[in-house]
Parts: sequence; structure tokens; C-alpha cells
Amino acid sequence: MEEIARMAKVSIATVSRVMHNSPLVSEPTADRVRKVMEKARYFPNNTATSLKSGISHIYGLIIPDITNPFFPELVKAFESIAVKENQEVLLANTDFHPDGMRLSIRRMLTRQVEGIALMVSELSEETAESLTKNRIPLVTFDRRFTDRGMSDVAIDNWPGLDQAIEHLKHLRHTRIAYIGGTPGEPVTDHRFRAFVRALKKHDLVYYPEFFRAGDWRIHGGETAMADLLSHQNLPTAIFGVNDLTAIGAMRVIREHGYSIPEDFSVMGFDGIDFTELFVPRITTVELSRKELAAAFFHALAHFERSADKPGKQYAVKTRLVVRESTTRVRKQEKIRLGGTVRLRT
Amino acid sequence: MEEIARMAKVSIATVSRVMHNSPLVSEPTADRVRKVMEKARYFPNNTATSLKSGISHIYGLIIPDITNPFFPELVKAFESIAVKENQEVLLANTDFHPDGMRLSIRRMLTRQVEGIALMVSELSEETAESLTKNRIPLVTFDRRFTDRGMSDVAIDNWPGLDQAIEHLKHLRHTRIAYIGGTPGEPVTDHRFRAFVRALKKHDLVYYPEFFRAGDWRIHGGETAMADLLSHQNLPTAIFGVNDLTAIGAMRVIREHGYSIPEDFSVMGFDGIDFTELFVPRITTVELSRKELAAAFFHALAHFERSADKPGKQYAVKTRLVVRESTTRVRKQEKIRLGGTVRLRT
DNA sequence: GTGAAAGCGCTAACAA
DNA sequence: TTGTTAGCGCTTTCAC
Repeated sequence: MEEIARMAKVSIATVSRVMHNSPLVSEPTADRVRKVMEKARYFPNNTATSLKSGISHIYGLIIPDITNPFFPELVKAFESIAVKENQEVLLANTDFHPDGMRLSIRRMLTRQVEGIALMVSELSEETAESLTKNRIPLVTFDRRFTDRGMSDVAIDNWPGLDQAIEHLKHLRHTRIAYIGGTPGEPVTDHRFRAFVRALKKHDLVYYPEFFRAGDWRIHGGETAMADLLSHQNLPTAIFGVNDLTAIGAMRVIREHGYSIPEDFSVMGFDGIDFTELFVPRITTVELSRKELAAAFFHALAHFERSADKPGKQYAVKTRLVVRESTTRVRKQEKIRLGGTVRLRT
Repeated sequence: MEEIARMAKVSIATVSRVMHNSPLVSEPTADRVRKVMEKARYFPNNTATSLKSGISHIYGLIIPDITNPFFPELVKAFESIAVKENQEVLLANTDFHPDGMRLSIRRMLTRQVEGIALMVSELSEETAESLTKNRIPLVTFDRRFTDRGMSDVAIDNWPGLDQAIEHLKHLRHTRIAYIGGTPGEPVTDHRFRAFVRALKKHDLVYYPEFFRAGDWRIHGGETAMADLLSHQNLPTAIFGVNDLTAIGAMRVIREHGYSIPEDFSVMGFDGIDFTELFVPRITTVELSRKELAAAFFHALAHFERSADKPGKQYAVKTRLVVRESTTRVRKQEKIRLGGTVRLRT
């Protein structure tokens, strides 16, 4: 900058003003300065700017698993809003590890972010305290709890699950398995409770023997499904806590020689783009990445660099997208064939 | 920091020393300081640190499309190396837009990154100049050109494509279509040339009428395949420039009532995790994300904050992964059925 | 309209 | 072993 000032024969203060389009500087001078900046390929040093002003223009975005396509789609949506609002995004991936989480938070704090969108539902006391002590606004994911400097974006599982169960009931399913997320997390619990509530509303029975825990990943869906299939008593439909879980389940179902949707109807949750590309295309409860990203962004913007305001509760709706992985249940007659359970219609 | 110093009754210099584990400070003092830092949830202000030291510990990583699962996998691999080496990663997504590119570079420069891994093969003169003028090392993607402060990581398409064509030939395919990437980019060209060269090596004919341009995305694969299918003269196998292209092609093939691999063998390139989950599982040429990430990282590390060194050329190998989307060609007898081309064996 | 200068939080050279 | 201080690149107040 000093160099620019010298080359344009003005003071650094003027250069600074030109960069900020201050009206205080005369057009000819401004033009001259701009030309020099252009020629020298000058770029302001953001580090210095934010040190001086105390404003970093960065929001932190913490996600659990960049390998789940739901998140890249979400990141993209979040970033595109951020760009419009002249904010930057510092992305961190925890990989479901508490350590990853701790490191992510540390990065965010050392980089002086102006707020954190935490798309992981776990939050330790320690972490929360680091944030409040450093006065960093936080927006949590489906914890349904707000506080000073702390908002929350909840997922309204209800409409989607209500429609989903109605859809399955309409297809004559009564024995519906549920493969959940990592046990103990709020998101896992809320979704599961919505599932049970929807069953009840539609006069369907919840069978605990058809419940399995998963891990939000393909692997969890596979393990759970394999276990489900190892029993005599089989469900007719499987509901995965997210699309990856459903995809894992589908794979195992097929490896066992069954077909989808003829032998088992399967549905997922999230509505990632890939659900449209599988064969059969997967029925799923869609959670809009755009809406979710927008909710998080607005929740952060609400604080406008002050962690003093009380937080707000936001919610994002879900809705059923019916495709071909669910179909009408058929009379099942189980027979044992060489040790493998097979279905015949 | 001042506060910490006051609370621990030492000078800020001592606090700084404690943070850096300087041996110059006595254990009792250090301990006291550490306790205070802990209690106050103090985090160093990275902005100030890097302003002072001129070292940001950030590498920029620019990718074209975060929605292509290849990239999240790559990002993850790159980040995990970075974490070990105490570097951070600033991620930018260009969305295939020159504007996105310009903005990304600008972000990188203002954030004082110590090097840029550019996983997009386009690079304008202007951009390159901004970088050299600001003395930022750059590692490009398959441009096969190096310079001062500029290395390159090439994709060695050859082994994978050689094996791929050998595989198809072995399955009796002779009419092989190729759906490429965005025309005019080095990566697009290199891969295509390796394809033609492999055909030649295996005494197969290259039919220009079976070539279509794509855009590295599902959409491009769809459009190209639809066009391919609208002609009388059909190929027996389709090679997609990447997995997404192949997936798009597969979808269109099926929408036209054909099956895979019975009617058309399809193969992709990249080896994204999803190729394993589709039915049929997709045969593909694998390009290891880990190796690619490692090559980029080492290429950057080689410069160690000085853009003066001459660049180096790196290369990452590819290899064929045979799965079920390719099979032996069958005698095809084409018949027209209600306007749609159908194949019968 | 423009310039001089203080200071953001930190590091490191020097002093004590 | 610890403290003092200059200065990193920028913004902004105040003076001209």
C-alpha cells in the first residue's frame, strides 16, 4: 500500500480512502490511484484490515461429514448467500470426532470469526463456554434451545414424516423398520420421535424389534440392515434416518438377493441429488439445503457482531418426495433357501 | 493477551513465550500463565500473529464443483495432510465460472495464502500475473507446464486408459463412444488424447461420430448420450470423461428403455465412492484422491513460502477398476419400435 | 481534499 | 529469566 501511495504520489490514507470509495477524495486523484493499483496487481491485506477494524467478515461453518453429499450442497448454498452479503466462510469438517470438533472451534476462534454455524448437533459445555467467553454468536442445529448469543435452527421433521407414514400406510405397509442416526444426539432423537408420533397418528404400531441405530453414513445403514435381515421376522418397509443410511440398507438388501421395491420398500431423508439417480429412484423426505442455509445465515446475521442479543428459534420444513423405491406391499411368503431368507410373491 | 498478562502478573512477552513453549521461561511462571489462559478461554488472535510474522499458514485450494463427490473426497484428503503439517486450508469453489475464479483468487490474495492449489485447469494470463507479482506459489492441475514459483500435478491418464481399452476390447467392443469434458481445457484434451492413443495401441478405430463434448457434470453426460442415441448408428460402449458424465449417460440410456450393461457397457473415470453403490456397480478408471491431494500438498510444501524456486512437474497414476457396468458385447439387432430405438439380443 | 499519526494484537530483538 | 519496545498493513481521527 505504501508502494502504491508512493507511485501515485499520495499518502497511504488517500489510498485507503480510494479503496473504500470514500467521497472525500477527488475524482482525478482517485483515478490515478486506481490505475496504479491495477498496474501493480495490488490486493489489500485482509489480515491487517481485520486486525485494525476488528471486523473479519468471516462466518465459520462446521459440518460433520463433507463426504455426505448433503453437506457440499449445503455449503454451496451457504456460500452463495455469504458472497452476496460480502461475508466469507471458513469451513471445518469434524468427521464426527470430538477432536475434530475441538480443533474446528479453535480455528474459528483464532481466525476471529463473527459467528459460527454449527451443523453438528453435539455441543460440549466446554465448547459453548469458549464461545460465550469470546463473545462469538453461535447458531446450533436442531438443539431447540436458545440463549444469549445463541440461536437454533430446528428441522421440522413433522410434515415430512407425517406424509411419509401416510404414504407407506397407503401402500399397505404396517411393519416399518427405522434405521436411526448416532444414538444420543438431538437430531437423531427428534427425527425418531417424529417417526413414532407419525406412526401413532396413522394408527400404525411401532415395533421396537424393527428399530436399529445407525451412524448417518452408508456403513451404518449396511450394518443395521444386515442385522434386520438376519431375523425371521422381517419388516416390509425401511425408513432411513438419512439418504446415506437408506442407500446402505438398499445395498445390503440387494446383496441378500432381494429386490427393491418389490421385496422391501425403502425411503430416506434429506433429498440429496443422488437419490434421483439411483435405480430405483429413492423416495425421500426432502430437507431443502437452500432453506437450511438461508436460515443459518439469517440467524447469524441477526446478531450482527454482537453476542449480547437473545437468540431466536428458527425452523425449516420438510416434505415428502415420492419416487420408485417404495411400492405397495405384497403378500409375503417366506421360505428358506440354502440358509438365505428369500421372499416369494 | 494483555489481560492474561495482567492476570498472571507477567509481561505480554512472557505470555507470548509460553504460547510458543519457549524454553526461556521458567516452569512455575509458565504453568501459572497456562492456567490463566485456560480459565479465561483465551485463544490467540491469528490475524495479529500472521500480520506480524508475515506467515499465514494457509494454503488456498480452488476447486470447480463442490457438488461433484470427487472434490469433497479430495478436499478431505488435502485437509487431513494439512492438519498434520500445521497448515490451514482456505477453500474456494468456482462453479466453473471465470467470475468465481477471479473472486476466489482475490480471496486467496487478500488472505495472504502461502500457496494455491488450483484444481481447475483453466488459468488466465491475468490471474497468473496477479500471483507472480504477489509472489504466491501456484500448483496447477494437469497443465504440464512449470515455471518459477509454479509447479504442476499432471494426471497420468495412460495406464488407466490403456487398461480400460484393453478391457473393452477383450469384451469384444469395437464401437466405443467418448463423452468428454468442457472443450478447450487441458484436462479435457489430455484425457481424450490418451483415449485415442489407447484405441490405436489396441488396433481399434476411433469413430469421430461417437465423440461428444460434455461438461464434467451429470447434465453434460445426459445431453451427450441423448444425442448419441438419436442416431441410427449406435456404439456398444460409452466412456465418460468422469464418473458424473457416465452416471448421466446411464440415466439417459435407461430412460430410453435400454439396460446396462446388456445393451451398452458404460465406464467412467475418477472412481468416486458412489460408483460402487450404483446398480450395476460402475467400472471406472480410478484416480486416487489421496495421491492427488498428497501431490498437491507436497508441490506446495516444496516452495516453503518462496515463489522464487523453479517449479516441478508431478504426476499421479490412474488404474482400472472393473465392475459390472461393462460386459461382453452381444450381437445387436436394431429394430424400430414406436419411434424408439430398441435393442434385442 | 489530503496528510500525519495512533493503534489493532502480536512477535522478536534487545535490554536488564 | 523476564520486560520493553518497535513495527507488521491498515483505518480513522484530527489537523491542515
